[in-house]
Amino acid sequence: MLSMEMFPGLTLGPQRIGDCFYREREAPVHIPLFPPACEVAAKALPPRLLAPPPPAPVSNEAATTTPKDEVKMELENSSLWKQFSSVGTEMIITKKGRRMFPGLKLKLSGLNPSLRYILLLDIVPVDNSRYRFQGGGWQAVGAAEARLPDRVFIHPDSPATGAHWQSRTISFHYAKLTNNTLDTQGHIILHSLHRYQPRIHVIEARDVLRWGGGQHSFVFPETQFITVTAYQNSKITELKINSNPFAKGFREDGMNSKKQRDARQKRKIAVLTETLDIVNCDPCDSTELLQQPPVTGADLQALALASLPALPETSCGFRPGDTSYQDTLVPEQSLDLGQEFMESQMSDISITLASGIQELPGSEKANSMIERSDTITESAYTSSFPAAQVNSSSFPSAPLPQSSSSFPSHPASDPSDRSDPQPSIPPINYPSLLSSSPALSSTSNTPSLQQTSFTFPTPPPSSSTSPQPLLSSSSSPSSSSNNYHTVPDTISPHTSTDASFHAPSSTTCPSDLQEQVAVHSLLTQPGQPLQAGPLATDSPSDQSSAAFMYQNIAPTNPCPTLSTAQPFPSQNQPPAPALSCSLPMHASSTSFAPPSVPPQMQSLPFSHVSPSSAHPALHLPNLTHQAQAPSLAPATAFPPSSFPYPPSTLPHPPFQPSSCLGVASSFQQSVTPAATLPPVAHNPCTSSSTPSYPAVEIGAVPPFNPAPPYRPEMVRHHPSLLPQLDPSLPPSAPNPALYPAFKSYPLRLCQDPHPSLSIPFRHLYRQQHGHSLSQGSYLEMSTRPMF
DNA sequence: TCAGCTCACACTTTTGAATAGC
DNA sequence: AGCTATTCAAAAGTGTGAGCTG
Repeated sequence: MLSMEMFPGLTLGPQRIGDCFYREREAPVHIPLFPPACEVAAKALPPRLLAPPPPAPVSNEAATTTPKDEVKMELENSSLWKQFSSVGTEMIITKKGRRMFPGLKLKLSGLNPSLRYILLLDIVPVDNSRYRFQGGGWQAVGAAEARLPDRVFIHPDSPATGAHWQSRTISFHYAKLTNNTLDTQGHIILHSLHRYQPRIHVIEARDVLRWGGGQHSFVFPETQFITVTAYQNSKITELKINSNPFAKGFREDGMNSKKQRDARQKRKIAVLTETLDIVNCDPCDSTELLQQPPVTGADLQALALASLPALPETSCGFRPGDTSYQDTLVPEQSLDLGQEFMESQMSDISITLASGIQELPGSEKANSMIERSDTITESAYTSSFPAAQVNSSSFPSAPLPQSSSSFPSHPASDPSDRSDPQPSIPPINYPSLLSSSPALSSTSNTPSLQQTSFTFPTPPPSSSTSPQPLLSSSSSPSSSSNNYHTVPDTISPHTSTDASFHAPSSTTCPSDLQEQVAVHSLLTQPGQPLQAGPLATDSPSDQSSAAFMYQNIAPTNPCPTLSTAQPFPSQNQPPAPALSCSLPMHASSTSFAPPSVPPQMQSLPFSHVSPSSAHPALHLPNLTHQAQAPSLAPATAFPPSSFPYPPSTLPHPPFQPSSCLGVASSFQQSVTPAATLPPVAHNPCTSSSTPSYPAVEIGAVPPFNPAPPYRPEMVRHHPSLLPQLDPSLPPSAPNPALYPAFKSYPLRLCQDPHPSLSIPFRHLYRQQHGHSLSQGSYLEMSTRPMF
């Protein structure tokens, strides 16, 4: 896990402000969580300043290639996401940071159980537009604001073994979003009223310390959202309230519901009136009032309920047409009835909740809370948002292709998901990403696309099994367990064969710096706005919940300088669709013949991304694919989505092959024109988690337009660390002007989005102190491997 | 004037410490 | 003395709505 422990040196800095809280809890004995090299890496110069390491021999790596090639990711709460996306997902962002809801709950498979991996989350703009909620929908109203430094959220469990990641649901719910450009908490900084696409990156821990290590990146089109400071769409609000446990109070039966609030308001008014009366009354009367027994909450509630009918506010109606609301207005139903009353009034949600809880496996208790909410929403959605809304969803109604290849391991299908009639769901608004899905054949279909061999400058052949070159696609037959061989000798120091995590030797530091940067570069892609165009696909139906996986996305940033050198075309133009230098230039440019995005793609509406379609997660074997995406996937008709595609009046930036050393490698070979790509394979087993929307690896789909030099930051959660991580960075609050569009930014490590929680330390602390994990957000402490 | 943002508010959930019981 | 279960308080997460800002 990345944590303060990972960066011992940093912990000693006087600037550390926020870590005191954790330090107290830290285990007395230092438990190396990560190679000291990370610290160095964290302090590393901005990636753009680093020169790409010399390419390493690939031979050994190829031989040691593990099932990594077949890494698959599944969005467990896909149906929930799709419900939101069908309406047009909105995410609140605040200065202090706001969690995402729904959260990203993922299931990983295909990892080498003995190897350690780091999971990263970054959020990249989908396009270059700013949105406004008009006429019940989102409309692009102008150019996006200047890009902010991308930050990457590192899952608190990172690094953990493949067995660890595969044994539980992976949640990124601790990640927080903020619109504070000066944020020092390490939250992901986003612009309000912009559309974003979360991405998840799976990187071998050792890869972080290596240059050009392979990794897998996944994109779930249905997780696209528009950032807001206040909800614009009442449907979204309704969904959030019904789905998020923390908003339970705002439900009709909650104490913070409209009627309750109205009642409170009335009480306040009444109190004020009484006070005035008291003041005006004679002493005797006031005395009586003062002697009255204190009013209990129950009494107040009962009073409030009793008074509701008479309240004019009630008519204003939280939901005028809601019958349930009418029922609740019955004066006799005071809150004293509490449980009974609520049960009677409870919608399917409560029922679902109960059942969901029961169904929760003991091992899943850690995530019960979140999962529960998801479950609730999923099942409740139907009732709350019947066919009408569902139909309105942008999910394509076309039958979901089952990309079983991508997710063979999910036999059981979730009832809720099954209930989630993909077909019935209207085409979602997901723009380009989804649209591309058709082109994105399942890994099985387009193995080559899945993971084109990436001839990055690879690190010197390490003893460990090298992931590179990633030749195999997820569909590769090698996925058999047999492939998971634990070779202690070959495993890098960072990779533990067992759950225990051994601190890597500091000797790796020298190279680590660059390698750390490489990780950053991985994330660099994120910086680039996702453009629907490249991803456009023919059949939206195929895309919906599939994860688009692109491996080896950002192995390194070979040509940092170039990135900066490339001026952003124009403010109006989308962030450089061209492959940025930060991209694996190695693979790049030379192989990219068509610099420009196909016209049809450029015009691809955001809505085109159809979550409804069974759209496997986009699996991008590597960034190079993305670059090619434009040529690969013809932007075709996508079902209308709730996210209106921005009037792509913006000229599509011409594709700019990076001048950096591009190692086209096998990329071209692997890349198949979208037209020729086999249909996206859908996961036959619409498992409970991602049932209806089987994740599909989309090897060749380049959902994101490679923006130039823009690189994401990896930020550590501890604010105090940030300054140290990159002194070269402008104070935390870079003036927007300071961030020229798509300019490269220094690397930052973001560990815990929630400094106070200090997840990593919590684990240690609990382990040390024997505290039970009442509600492990992600994992069960009992089974969690120690690093 | 108004869209968008900030903040306080009330509620709920989560978390951790304290306490009681075995 | 050690462990487990329960209780309690504080912290944190939520949407709402008033007020502020440009």
